[in-house]
This record gives sequence, C-alpha cells and structure tokens, in this order.
Amino acid sequence: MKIKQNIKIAVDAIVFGYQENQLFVLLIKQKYGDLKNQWALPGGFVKDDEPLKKAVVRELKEETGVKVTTMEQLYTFGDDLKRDPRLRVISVAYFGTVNPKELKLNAGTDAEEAKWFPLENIPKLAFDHKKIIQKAFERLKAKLNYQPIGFDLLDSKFPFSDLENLYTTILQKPIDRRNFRKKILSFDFIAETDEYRKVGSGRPGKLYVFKNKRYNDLLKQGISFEIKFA
Amino acid sequence: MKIKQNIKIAVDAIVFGYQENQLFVLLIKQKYGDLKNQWALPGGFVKDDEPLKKAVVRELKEETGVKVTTMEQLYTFGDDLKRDPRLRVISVAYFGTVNPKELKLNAGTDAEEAKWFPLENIPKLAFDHKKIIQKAFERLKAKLNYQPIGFDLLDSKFPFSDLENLYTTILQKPIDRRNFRKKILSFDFIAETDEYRKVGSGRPGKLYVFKNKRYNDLLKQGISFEIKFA
DNA sequence: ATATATTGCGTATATATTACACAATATGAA
DNA sequence: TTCATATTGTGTAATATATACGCAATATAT
Repeated sequence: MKIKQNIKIAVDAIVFGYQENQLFVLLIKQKYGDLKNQWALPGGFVKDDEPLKKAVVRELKEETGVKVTTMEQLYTFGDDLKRDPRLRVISVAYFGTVNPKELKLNAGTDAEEAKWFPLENIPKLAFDHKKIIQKAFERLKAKLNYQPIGFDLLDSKFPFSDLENLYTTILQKPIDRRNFRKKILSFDFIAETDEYRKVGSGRPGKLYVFKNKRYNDLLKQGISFEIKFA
Repeated sequence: MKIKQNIKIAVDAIVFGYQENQLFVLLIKQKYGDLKNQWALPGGFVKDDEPLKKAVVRELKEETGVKVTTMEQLYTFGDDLKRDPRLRVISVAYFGTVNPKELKLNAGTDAEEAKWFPLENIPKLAFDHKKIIQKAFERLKAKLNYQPIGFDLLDSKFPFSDLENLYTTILQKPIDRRNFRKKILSFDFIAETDEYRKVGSGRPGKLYVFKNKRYNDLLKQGISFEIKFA
C-alpha cells in the first residue's frame, strides 16, 4: 500500500515550572540548521517505530536533560501549512508541570542551551511556538477549575501560602484567603505536618503535604473549583 | 532538508446525530483495499497542501455527502504503532454534531455506503475506531457541564422535552424536570414561541427556539451546568 | 366518558458561596 | 527592648444556589 504524502510529524513539549510566584516555561536554543540560535520549545520528529508519547519524553530528555513522564496531549497543530517554513510539519503538542528546584537542566548534544523563561517574558520563538505556549497556558488555567494542582509544581512540604500563590499566579487575580483555604481543605487532598517554615519576616507557616491517594483520585474523578471570589 | 520518516497522517470524523431519544454515529462501509466492506469512521489521508481542518471536512463530504464545517479537534491517536496494520498511521480525530433530519447521506464514489448507527449498537469497526468513538462520547458528555448543547442537534423549533431528553440521553441518567427547566431557562439561551407541537397523546408542548447570539456567547464563555439532581 | 400520556409549574429546605477583620507570631530597625 | 512591618491563622452572618417534591391542565385513544 503506497500513499503519496510528504508531511512530517513532530512533537513539542511545553513544560511549566513554578518558583517564587512566577510560572516558567522550559525552552531550548537550537544548535543546528536554519534556525540555529533561535529559542524554541523542546521537541522533534517522531521516529517510525515510536509512540507519540515516547517521542516527546525522549526529546525532552535529549534536549533539556529533564525526565518528565506525565505529559498530557494538548493539541495538534496542522492547519498552518507554513508553520515550519522549510517543509510541511504537523506538530502534536504535549504539556506537563514540574518543580524546577528538583531538576538540573542539561542541553546535551542536541541543543545549544536549555533554560527556564518566565511566562511573562518569553523571547522571540521559532515556528508558531508562542501560540502553542499560549494555548497550553489557557489549558492549565482551565484545569484549575476541575482538577487539583500543585503536586508536580510545589516542594513536597509547602506552606499553605505557596498553594494559594500558585493559584493566584495562574489565575492572574487575587483570591480571598479565608475562602480559598476553606475550599481547598474541604477537598481533603492536603494534610498538615507539624513542621513550620519561616521565610524572612512574618509568622512562620505550617507545612503541608499532598495526600497522594486522595490527590490522584481527584485528578481522575474531577473537582469543581469555581473560584469566583476574586 | 531531508527527514527520514515514514509515517502517514490521517483524519477521522466522529459525527453525532440525535433522533428519538437516541444518539447516532455516522459510519461508512469501506469500498476498497484490505478492509473492503468493513465499517469505519469517515476519514482519510491528509493532502500535502491541506490544513487538517479542511481535510476532515473534505473527507466527510466525499464519503458521506454530509457538509459539516464546525468540527472540533478531539485527540490525536498515535501511540499504537499497529493501529493500522498496514503501515504507521497517526490519526487526528475531529468530532461534531448534526441533526440527521436535515441531511441526506450519500456515500459518493469513495465509500460503499454511509449510514447512521445507534451509539448503543455500533458494529465491528476497522482500526481503533471503536476506542475513538468512546473518547468522543466522553468528551460530548463532559461538554454538557460547561457548554450549552442542542443547536446543531435539535430541530430549529423544538418542545422543551426534546432538550431535556437530549440531556438525559447523553448523561444516561434521569433528571428532575422542574429543576432542569429552571436551570436551562436561567441561562437564557432558548426562547418560547407561540407555537405548539402535538405528538401522539398528551398535552401539546410549547415550542422553543435557540437564541442565537446568547447561545454562541455561552459557547465561548462557558457555563456551569453541574447536574447532580439525578 | 373514562383511561392514559404528556406538559407546565412553585415552594420549602438544605447546601454552598461570598464578604469581611483582627489577633498571633515572626523579623528588622531604631 | 521596643516598635514597625510582614505574614499566618481563623469564624460568622448574609446571600445565592441546589435540591426535593406532586398535582392540575390538555391532549389522544378506547
């Protein structure tokens, strides 16, 4: 069976990190080709005998040194025929979240450099990658309404305010602290420890941990967050 | 720039129809090749100079005679290397909804036959198409929670019970009629007419129409349906 | 006329959301 | 050491939303 078709298929990875009240995106600087030295999302062509999911995990590892296995399919970009000016490429984008503290970047042999960029300050990117990041962020934001978040992004022990700041950062609006706390605690996916963390001045905050099982159950079954109290 | 990659890319269409308290899926019987006479989703290979969205619209037209332009990207199936036993094919699935009453099917030259099948009674399908339909139905179900539905599925004038039955059919559980009505009317996306429809016995129902602008606004901005009252 | 099917409709109760402010505990500077 | 400043921790009342629930009205079929 012969099909005449000259389209290539690639995967791209949007990895969000969170640190000090800011969201970051992992980017690489291209090493070869026409686009040398341009910043872009990690990604590359899919191998003939490789599932899409594995392709994106592999590319991430090769180009950034980051090992993330839980990547969610975001969208397939294939309407703009010239999104890659060199040839027709359809890209399946995946996104995921990590705690940058727990990783060290390593551009390896495939990229010139791998670096975290604040979402608010993304450089000029190759292809339609800016649009892809935009879409990924919208999805992340939408997910707050129906899934718990934080496990992959925060330290394993964290003050309550970290979780609160994560939400306000992503939602880009303030939240009533008392109502937020009440709501989160009612979901029962985090638990107090008896440790405290002091950060600069101010009363030290009690540290919390994620309740693993409950958190994962809620990921699957979904929650209804509905934060209107801005 | 030469990339060695031998993967083909296809699109598949899941079109849902609704009639008499049943959801239907549009299928075609293959005309050529190894899979001749097997039922499958409408779809086919993407042309080199064709956006994905156009490819799925074209294939639908060619294989079923149905002209649907609002197709939403569902998911890209590319993890199972042998989903097409003949060669590596990655399929981008799109789904949409139509009112079967307003269409006549026409298999054209590309398919042997095009036919509506009740979702509850899908025949053996080629490839992983059963899985794809399953995923599309889950998405449709999920969408009830955050978008209005019915405009594409129901007659332009419809009794309230049609909308109610559409919801119960998709959600596969009963709904309290009074609370449902209250909720729907509060969204303000349908309006009364002064016409009535009598169907067999029983009191005739007042006919409603969709408020176009409001409906579309709600599609974009989203609603919160949250039907717990089963 | 009577049985049967379907539509149309309101209220009381429970639950969830929202608005809102002050005391407790730490650090840093005078 | 005291005072200013920063941050955490907490409860209640008002309002809005969700839920449970049953009967009369209007048609057809016999």
